[in-house]
Amino acid sequence: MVRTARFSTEHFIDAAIALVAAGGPGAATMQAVARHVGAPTGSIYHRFESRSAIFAAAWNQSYDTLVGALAPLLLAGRPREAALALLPWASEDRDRARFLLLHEPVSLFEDAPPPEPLRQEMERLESGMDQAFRACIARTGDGAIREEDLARAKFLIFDAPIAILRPHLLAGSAFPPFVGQMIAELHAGVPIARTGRGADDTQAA
Amino acid sequence: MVRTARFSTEHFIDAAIALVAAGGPGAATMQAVARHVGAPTGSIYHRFESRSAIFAAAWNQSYDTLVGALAPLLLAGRPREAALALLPWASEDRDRARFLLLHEPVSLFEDAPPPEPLRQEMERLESGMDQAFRACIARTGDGAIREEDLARAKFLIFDAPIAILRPHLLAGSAFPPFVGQMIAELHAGVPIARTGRGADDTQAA
DNA sequence: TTCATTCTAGAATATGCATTCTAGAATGAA
DNA sequence: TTCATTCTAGAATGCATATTCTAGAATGAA
Repeated sequence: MVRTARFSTEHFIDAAIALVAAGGPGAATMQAVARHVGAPTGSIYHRFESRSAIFAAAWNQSYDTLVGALAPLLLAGRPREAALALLPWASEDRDRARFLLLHEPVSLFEDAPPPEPLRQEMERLESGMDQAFRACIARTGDGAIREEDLARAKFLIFDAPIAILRPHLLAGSAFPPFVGQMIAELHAGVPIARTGRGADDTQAA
Repeated sequence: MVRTARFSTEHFIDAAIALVAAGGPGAATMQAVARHVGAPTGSIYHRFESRSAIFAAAWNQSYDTLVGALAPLLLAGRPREAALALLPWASEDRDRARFLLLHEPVSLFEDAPPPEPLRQEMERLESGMDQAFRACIARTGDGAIREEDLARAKFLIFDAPIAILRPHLLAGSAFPPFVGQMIAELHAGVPIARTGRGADDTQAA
């Protein structure tokens, strides 16, 4: 090759994740990212075509680890274990968890949309997670998938556990033992699929 | 008084809420707020000393309606009804719900902190909500309040129902009937207080 | 060696936007 | 009427920051 690079894409991505985790998307300016890495601002543009591109790459890398932690358990038909797997995943890298779970993607990309290949990768990852959820409830249910059942599963396995973790992510404090208990209790008390057990008690119209 | 004003604080607050609801905090620039109202940008500064001040005023106004909807039920020891009250509250004004529930306050105030009186009002409102939660679990429990019990209550009554509503707020679609059922089922399956009695919570007795 | 390539380094540019400023108009009180 | 006050109206200012540009250095191939 030619001249050896001092700053890699990984360096910039890690810096962006750390800065967003610490101070929100607005804190991750190009100058801040460069300063965090010790590089001149211009060097970032040898790796990423825009600020959106860094965020998209960071998001993809982070979300990919999340899919890696949850999807196998979902595909194996183990929703409770998938929900509980969020805990070690979030403990493993707090910056990554804060980056991914504490900010709506819209606030990362409101200036400009990410470049096309990265956007497609985002869609691919989200679609993969969606497929895993569908596979999971197809196992426990009767095969047909209603939107309601998918929404239930996503809530019980993903959104609710995250809501349990969020206060501690926001505070930057360690997860107390009861967060795992709450997730377990949630899954003990509320069935993933309404069909299959005698749990239908709530009715409106 | 003197010259009659054409543009009121309410106009600017409503515009800010609508713009944040539609495009996130970054979309609510001072020029955008002014344009939305039909006022010159300078006129905003006769009502608010800064952009943070508009956001803080909008947040306080919105959160106040939320406290008004939930606190009485919490103080009356009706956690399940409080959780269900989020549904009509969010349906009543979608922009307000999106403004308040879809964005971390940190992203509203990352440029500058809100002016002191507004910041104090924010604290007062949040503290009021906190007190209502404490009062609620003090009723159902044995009087002593552990942090764990408070976290459970906030999750079951507030964060979990919001997590159920969020996908539909994000999509801008109407709430399907099953969201209310999911909230009810959650409260039927998971008790607010681990100590105390069996699962039955509200004044059904 | 020479050269194209791919970097570092950091200055320069351009743009968007919060905030301030200037000018003048409406209003009620004295 | 005159005047202080509180607005409208919108231009001007200044700053932060994303992006581009200039200059030069390292590297491997020819």
